[in-house]
Amino acid sequence: MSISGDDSSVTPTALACCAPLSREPLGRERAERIAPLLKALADPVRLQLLSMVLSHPGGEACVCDLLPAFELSQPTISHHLKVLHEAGLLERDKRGVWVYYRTRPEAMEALVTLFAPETATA
Amino acid sequence: MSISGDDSSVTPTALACCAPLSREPLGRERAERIAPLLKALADPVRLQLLSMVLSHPGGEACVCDLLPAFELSQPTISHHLKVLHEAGLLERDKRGVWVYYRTRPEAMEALVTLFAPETATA
DNA sequence: CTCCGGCATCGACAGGGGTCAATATATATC
DNA sequence: GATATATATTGACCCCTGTCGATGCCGGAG
Repeated sequence: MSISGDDSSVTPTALACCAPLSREPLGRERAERIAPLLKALADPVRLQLLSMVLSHPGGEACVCDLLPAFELSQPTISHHLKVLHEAGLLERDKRGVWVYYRTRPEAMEALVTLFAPETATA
Repeated sequence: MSISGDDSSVTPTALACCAPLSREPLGRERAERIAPLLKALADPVRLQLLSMVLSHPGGEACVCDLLPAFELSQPTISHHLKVLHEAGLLERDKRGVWVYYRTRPEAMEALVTLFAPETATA
């Protein structure tokens, strides 16, 4: 809250965050493009999956790395990975028998900039 | 396996973003606490609503301000606002006949830090 | 007190989502 | 080819969600 401490001079947007959200009302089209990204992440298992892929050595992980961390069936994990993939958040890379997943920087950046304090260059 | 094949100096986590996600695998409990926040935002209408509240003068807006922007019924908008409210993203403030909504800084910060490059002050 | 207007709640409907067991596909090994 | 392993797909289940019309609640005006 007391980030810069200038409470007296009126915070214009009530928060120094989320420039794309607080600068001006989000348009319908843009909202409809971004919502699916959030929807894909709006599940505990998928949040963990993305985090596991991100934090895994090399920034990638195969399903066999991810499966043991959950008490869920293999098809269920496969389903969640598919959701993340179709949302554009994960890339698939089949190497031999294994399938490696890696985050897509563009999609991650879309999320980051959504909640970023400032667009910097703007 | 190209794990140790860091050809260049290289980003250790493949991205300089989302420290809470890329530093270490997200725990189940934490994932289950954050997912509802994302779930509340994972809808185009609610994304727009939050953005409209954030960008509205004074950082707050009453339902009467928000309604005309959508071609949805008043109960539907009321429902979406309730979802955002129950997720902890919006505060309600009834003044006279009107109800004003305002973002909850804590919840917004939770989202910002999720995708922030560094936890910094945490 | 009565009436009107802003907003919430209710009940119902159609569609979507998470999960599983069963099965399919593909790759490597023998 | 036959077999074993790693993922993906299918089909079914139940619960959750976005939407609406109808109604209820509450504060202000006459």
